[in-house]
Amino acid sequence: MSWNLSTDRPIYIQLMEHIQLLIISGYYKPGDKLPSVREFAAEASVNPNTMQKALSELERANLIYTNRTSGKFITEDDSMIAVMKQSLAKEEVRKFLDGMKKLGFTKQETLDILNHICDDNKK
Amino acid sequence: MSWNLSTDRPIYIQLMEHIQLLIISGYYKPGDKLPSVREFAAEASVNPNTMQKALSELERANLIYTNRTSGKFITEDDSMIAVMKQSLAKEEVRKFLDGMKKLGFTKQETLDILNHICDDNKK
Amino acid sequence: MSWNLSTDRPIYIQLMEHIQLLIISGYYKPGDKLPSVREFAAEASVNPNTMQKALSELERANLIYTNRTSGKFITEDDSMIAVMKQSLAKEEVRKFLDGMKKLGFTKQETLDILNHICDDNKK
Amino acid sequence: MSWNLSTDRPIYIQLMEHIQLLIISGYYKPGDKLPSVREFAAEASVNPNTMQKALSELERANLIYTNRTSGKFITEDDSMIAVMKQSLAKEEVRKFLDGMKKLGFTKQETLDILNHICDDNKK
DNA sequence: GTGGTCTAGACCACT
DNA sequence: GTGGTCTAGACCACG
Repeated sequence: MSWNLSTDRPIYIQLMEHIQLLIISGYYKPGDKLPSVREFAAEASVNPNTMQKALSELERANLIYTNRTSGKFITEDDSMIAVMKQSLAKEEVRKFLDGMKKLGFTKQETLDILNHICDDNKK
Repeated sequence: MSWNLSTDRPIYIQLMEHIQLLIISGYYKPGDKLPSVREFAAEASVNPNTMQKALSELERANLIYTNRTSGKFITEDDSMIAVMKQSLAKEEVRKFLDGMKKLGFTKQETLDILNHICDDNKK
Repeated sequence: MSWNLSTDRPIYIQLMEHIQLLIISGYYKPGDKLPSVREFAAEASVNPNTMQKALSELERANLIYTNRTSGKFITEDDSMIAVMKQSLAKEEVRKFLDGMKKLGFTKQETLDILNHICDDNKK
Repeated sequence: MSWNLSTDRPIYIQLMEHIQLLIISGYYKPGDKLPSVREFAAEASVNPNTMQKALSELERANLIYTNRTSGKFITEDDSMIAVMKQSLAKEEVRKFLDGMKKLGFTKQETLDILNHICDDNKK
């Protein structure tokens, strides 16, 4: 699990995004305990306060919850996770179609290209 | 036409990318004359030297050519442009599939989502 | 009957207030016998000495009296209790009006709001 | 303007509440510029980071907004402020009625007491 | 050991 | 000068 933090955007944002991915992709399952803030921070080579801020934001988004004395956990509400996953996927698609449009491809052409690629892989 | 230059990457790279888009998307057609370096630089609020560097790079890639007396022109070899377009599209697709994979979607699922969206739009 | 003691103020003060409430609200009636200090302390999960101090204070305020052989009793002078009740109510009102004033409400406006609420409840 | 911070609750929460009061009571009007974070922090004898956290929370609640280079301002949406004022007033009323109920007063009795007080003041 | 809060001091980008 | 972010290091409450 590499964190790949770049300096040109707030680190806590990048931490959030990275942990979101870990949750959404299923690396952490609903109800799982997260590493402690300090551990997590050490793992990402980041100050505990920064990690704390990232996790607070995720808590505000209801992706994780805190049991004050025993740690932080992934939400057990998997619909919450599904919603977030959909939302991120939508954003990914939007960016993609936008990029292709700038290149001069219509939605249909973009779709054809993608279908073509997948057909190739099947062979 | 907004240039939207950010400070966190070399300016001339961003200029290149932007002009590439203008060519590939058809804003500039094969054989079209480009604005003068000075003009172009002014338009992008950029030092002429920087613009010059960007255009030189594009020339090295055979996307534009210089006629010493009359200025710079888009290549007339549209296959050159098509190749570049394919290459950028491929990159765009790669990034997209990669992003979706990180979210936990298989290629097939990603394809289904995209097809679904396009079906929606047809309605 | 939960005691809800917090650690940030002297325990015996909190005990006093709580017992005052029990008396004033009529949970204990004039002349009622109180539980023994030991019992009372156990009930509140508190050191008997602390409870003893609380009860002594209440005795000084003439809310309870001690019959050396048979225990502690609520005062039979219900005017005493009424006075205390008035005094606490006054404090409650003062705090309320003060809070509303800080929010920018005049006394009249505060009164209107309260009347309005009670009218709602009657419906 | 005294800040009266106590140590038994998070300072940033108390700062929030205090500034809320300044806004709701009309000390700061919609559109007013707030002191800079550092100034405000000095005024409250608090670390700038702590003040920053308090102000961030108020921004999240849409009571203030930030103009990155020129400072922080009270929202111009006075309905936002009105909503907050109602909400705080409601809480104040709830606490008051609750306290009076614990003292053994019914809502009607509480109301009568309050009306009585105001009549006194009119004399 | 857990999370939460606070301070002190620094650096950055923007204008 | 503005706000925003980050680090280092500390203390607290809870169990």
